[in-house]
Amino acid sequence: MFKTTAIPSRPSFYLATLRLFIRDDINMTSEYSLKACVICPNRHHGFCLTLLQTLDNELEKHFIKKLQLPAGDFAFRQGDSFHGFFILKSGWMLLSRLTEEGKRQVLRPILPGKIFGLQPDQQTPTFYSAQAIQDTDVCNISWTIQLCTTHPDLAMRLIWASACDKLVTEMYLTQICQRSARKRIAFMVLELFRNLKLRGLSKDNIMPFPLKQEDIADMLGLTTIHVNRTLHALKSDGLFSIHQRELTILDYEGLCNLVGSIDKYMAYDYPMKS
Amino acid sequence: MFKTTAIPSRPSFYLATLRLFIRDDINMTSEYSLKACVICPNRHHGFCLTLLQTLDNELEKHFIKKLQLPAGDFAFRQGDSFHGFFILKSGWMLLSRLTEEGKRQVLRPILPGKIFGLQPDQQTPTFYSAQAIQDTDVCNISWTIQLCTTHPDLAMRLIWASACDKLVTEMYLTQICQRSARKRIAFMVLELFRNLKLRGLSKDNIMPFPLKQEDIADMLGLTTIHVNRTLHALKSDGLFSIHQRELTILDYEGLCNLVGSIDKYMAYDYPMKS
DNA sequence: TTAAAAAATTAATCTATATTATGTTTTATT
DNA sequence: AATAAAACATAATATAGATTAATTTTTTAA
Repeated sequence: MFKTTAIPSRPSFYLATLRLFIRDDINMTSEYSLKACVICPNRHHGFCLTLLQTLDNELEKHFIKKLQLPAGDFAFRQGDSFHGFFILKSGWMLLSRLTEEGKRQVLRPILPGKIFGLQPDQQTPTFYSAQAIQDTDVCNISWTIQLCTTHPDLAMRLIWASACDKLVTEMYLTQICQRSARKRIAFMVLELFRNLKLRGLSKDNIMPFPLKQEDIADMLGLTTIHVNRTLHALKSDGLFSIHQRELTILDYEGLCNLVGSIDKYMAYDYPMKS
Repeated sequence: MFKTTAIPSRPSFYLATLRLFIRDDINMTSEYSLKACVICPNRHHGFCLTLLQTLDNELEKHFIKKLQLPAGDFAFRQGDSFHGFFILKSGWMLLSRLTEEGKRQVLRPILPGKIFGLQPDQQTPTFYSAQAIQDTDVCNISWTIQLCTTHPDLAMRLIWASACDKLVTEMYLTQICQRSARKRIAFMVLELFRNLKLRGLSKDNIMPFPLKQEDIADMLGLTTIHVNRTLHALKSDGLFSIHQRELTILDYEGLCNLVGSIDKYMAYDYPMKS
């Protein structure tokens, strides 16, 4: 059975059921339904921005479902099949894949407002799992070919959102191939910080940081032990501190120097002008 | 100035001009124009398949341009701005990014039939360069939001193609984070072999292999020296041999054992059923 | 046809990170 | 409050792959 409160450090995959907690109340009337997007904190960015601009009752009523996932639960598991995609409304999720050797590769954390799990059809099994590492709210979009015709703006935005995600992966790939543990971690912290700031989810130099050391290790191609050592070193050097799942940046300059000039690519959600 | 025949091992980026060799003859009449796709060897796979199915004169006349790039030339360089995307018709290209430290990260090789360089607008600069490592034929597609409405199948296919590319990157990321040089190279060889076979570009166990050892190193996060050593070991173990830019697989079983079960994800162009 | 440049090869040494092992602290459960 | 389980921390040792430094072979240009 699933654990719903504790997050298992090594998610077991024997149970591939898709457990979605559907909040029926939100879909009761179309007035209220529309309101959900109109008051959503993610409405200013990325796909959600375009969604809000082109939103109509029909779309929200039939193609958008709201779900709640408690920490530790999976939106889907590696190998599951479904159609469409998800948008994270609030909380953090982790995309990861279990390898045959039983190791876990964390592909990336998902922050509020981001799309994940895009599947083209009902047959194709997913390559990775999506697990909530906090209590989360999730929107499920049933994307159909029909929507390309009726909402071309959304289609364009989806194409672009997918390209942006690829870009992040390519950035991390580059960091992992070419840089030391110290620089990889510094990059990750700055990259997350910038994207949280963009969404108003960090105050001053403090950001939520629910990642375990093991998550960081599995994400950056390091061992937990080396992450621990390196985090300790970075803290000793006064670059940042971590307390109770919150990270405080103490030396932003220093972090930037470690990472190198942070170009516009880092906030990978930059607007699409068409 | 560009070198047009030799491939510079460290591409210089001071010249960011987009030099495209437009073959005017192909676009002279719409009959001939249509024929280009109808007789293209890539028409059976991926985006090109859908393109052929939904092709009309208007589309091919105004939105598709054919280009030729000699070995060593760039389709575009890191930082260039343009709109739309490319499809490689024949030859090999390499997507790579120069880092601030002057190192090169090869993101992936592009095989015939694959999409690359998708850009959402005229303003966004590209994250990486695309360089021909053989003489190539390239198609340039001017993708517009209008095409989403008129050709929704193409839009869906574009969304899916983008997702497939992301998947490949994620697979390589996983390999790089978790496996030895030996296994990384074995994976790369099998992955390329499978995709070439899919397109009928390998005969029996022989495949074209224009990658330099330096390319492999920059792609898999290794040094040229270590790639050389590891290639030597793999050849000594009778797994494959390389002669004159051709790779012969001598022990397919052995290669698969190194890489582990090769699931369907490996041929990342799998059909989209909608 | 030769000179020059690029690519491939080999060897010796070094180091960042992995492994193995164990202990401590925090968080969750009863 | 007691117990169990995660998560975090520290130290000693081992190693895959990096670095440095040549040399040889192949390819390209003149």
